[in-house]
Amino acid sequence: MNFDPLIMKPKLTLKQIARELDVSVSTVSKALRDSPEISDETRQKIQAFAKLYNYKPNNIALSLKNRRTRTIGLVLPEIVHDFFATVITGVEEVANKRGYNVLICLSNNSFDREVMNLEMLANGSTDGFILSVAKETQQKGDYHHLQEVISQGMPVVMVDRVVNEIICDKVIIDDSDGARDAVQHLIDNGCRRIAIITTVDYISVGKLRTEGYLRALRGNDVELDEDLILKIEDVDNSHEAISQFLGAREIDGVFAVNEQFATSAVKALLNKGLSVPEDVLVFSFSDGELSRRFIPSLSTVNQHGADMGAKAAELLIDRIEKTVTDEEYQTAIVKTSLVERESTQKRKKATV
Amino acid sequence: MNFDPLIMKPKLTLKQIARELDVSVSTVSKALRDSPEISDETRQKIQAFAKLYNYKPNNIALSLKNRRTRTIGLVLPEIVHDFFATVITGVEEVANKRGYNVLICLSNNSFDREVMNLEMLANGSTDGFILSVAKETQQKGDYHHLQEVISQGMPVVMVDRVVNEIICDKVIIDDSDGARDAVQHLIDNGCRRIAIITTVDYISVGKLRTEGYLRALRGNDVELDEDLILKIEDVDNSHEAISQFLGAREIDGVFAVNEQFATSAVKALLNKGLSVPEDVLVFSFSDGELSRRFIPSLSTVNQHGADMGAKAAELLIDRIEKTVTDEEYQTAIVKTSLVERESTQKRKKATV
DNA sequence: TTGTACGCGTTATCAC
DNA sequence: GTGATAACGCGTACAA
Repeated sequence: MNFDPLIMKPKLTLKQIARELDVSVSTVSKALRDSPEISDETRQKIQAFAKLYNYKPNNIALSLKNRRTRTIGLVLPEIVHDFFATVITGVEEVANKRGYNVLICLSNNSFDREVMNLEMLANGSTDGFILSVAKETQQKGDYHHLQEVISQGMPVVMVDRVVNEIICDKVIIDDSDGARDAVQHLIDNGCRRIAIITTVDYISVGKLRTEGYLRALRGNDVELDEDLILKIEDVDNSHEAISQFLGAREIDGVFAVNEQFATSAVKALLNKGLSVPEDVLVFSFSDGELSRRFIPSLSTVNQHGADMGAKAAELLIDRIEKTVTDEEYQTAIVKTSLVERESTQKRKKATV
Repeated sequence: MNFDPLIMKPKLTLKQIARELDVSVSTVSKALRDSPEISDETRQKIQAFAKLYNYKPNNIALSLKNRRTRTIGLVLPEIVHDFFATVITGVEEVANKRGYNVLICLSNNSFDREVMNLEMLANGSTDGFILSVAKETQQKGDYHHLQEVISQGMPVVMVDRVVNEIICDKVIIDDSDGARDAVQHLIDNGCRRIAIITTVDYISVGKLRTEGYLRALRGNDVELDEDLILKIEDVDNSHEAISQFLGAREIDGVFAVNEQFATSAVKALLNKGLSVPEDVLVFSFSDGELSRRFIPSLSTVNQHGADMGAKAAELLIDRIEKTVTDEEYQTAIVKTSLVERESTQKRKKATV
């Protein structure tokens, strides 16, 4: 046992300070908040004591009293994708700037986990939350848990993987336009037989990116060959599927809807004896470390994840603090931008 | 305005249920907790009502009453590294399994942010936290904020980037051994002039990995050439430094302490006209998506981030729940393992 | 200038 | 079997 305050000083409460200095709790409270009601002498005595023992008000008590936690929730399907990691960064930055904590929950793309996450967050732990819907949830199409918390008056902002049926603030990117621009870029650089490696259609963003691909082909009178469309169901074992797919087809361009698919594609093309970008141009989606550092570095559609996260946090906190005068729900669209790198810059073939 | 409960049902409290059913608050509380004191009739009536309107107890009130939040904090220096992302996954999984939420704060490697984060987490929001120290904090060597919260009785577990001066539970990997094994592997495969690309020494893990490199050289009577050691200060602009360094030296092996350095090294070697692994073998540290998908895929020392996070969460929650009978603080060492990939598998040179 | 009383939502204890 | 009361820590309206 050691009572030396430098060694062991348990958390202080107002009550303890009051007892120690022989005043009432409310006097301490007022003194610490610089109330003019309290005499200079008392105030200074109390403040000095509080500082010495490093008094900090208890957040939980404040939350209960004020009926607000100054905490926002963030529910993500996964995190080992650079994209979601950057979303966290954006959310966290804005939240902290505006005095909020961020409570992160991972659904691991599981519907049940997502339901549990929402229940937790809605039980008073947070003032509202940001959600990117789990894959399984999009597949099931069951959104009652979302409807539930929203009907309880909890502000919700959906980001990236959104659900049209649910009415709330949303932050998305122009997936379709971004994809169209990328494919347009391939066409402009001479590609005519462009394969797309995408996800199954129930993933909202995969579907939209496929649409963009189709639009680009149509807009340039490039013939659509259904055989050049690969829709991946199982992302974890996608490499083999991509390898077979590309091995059996004559193409001069690839558009992949994420970095994983793009790198698999490059590898498959190399194995086939082709060069990127000399023989085949490759465009990726979702700008992360992988695209930047890959050899050849990958041209990508930048999703600006941090911007999306930041925007989502702004929308949410505005909603929480009711500074949104207009009651209408917003759908903010963050513009993508193309980042051109080596994988689409044709070098002179002869000199290689 | 719409009072249809299916459209809008604000959160219920015990008090509201009590008023609605004309009983007392304590009766409601007991009925919902299946207390035998309450008659079947009353109990069923109350439970039915609570279920219909989806009553859930308020977490904040429970936290205040029980003096425990069932929330743990996680303070990380950055997140766009696969390693820390996997740590989050591990922490989150264990925490959820044991009924805890995870509050994530990013220090962005800033000392000030870290201090703020700790203050927030220590003000009642969490029952304890896991911390990986910010770069700037290690540089300053100022740990009073950590000492502070620990002396308040808040359980703390440090992970990966730990501080020896602070006494608490820790989870680290055998950085030095992992590095030694990697370099040993290079030596076993014929390398004699092995460069190391590492961080400045105030980063604890960088220093340890450098030690492992030195031990491997000594253990094999490979001459140490100080000129083959590159210590990076500014990670963001490391590529240029690495390029110059490798460009000017004759080497047959590279050991890099992270994926970023390793990929920069490969690129620099290619630019120099060398092949990996034909001319130079490259071993990396920290097994992430980048290493797996890079071409050539990179041999790495796997840090098992998810395991480290899981272990840290176990230690922390044990400490919180006082199931640790032994009062001694533990330092758990998660073993690294070598993952051998293309970057160190010498193919027959002639056939290339 | 200081202290008392109340309420945030919950549960435990005790009285009826 | 049910209800009133106190307590968790805080802030504030109001009373002294």
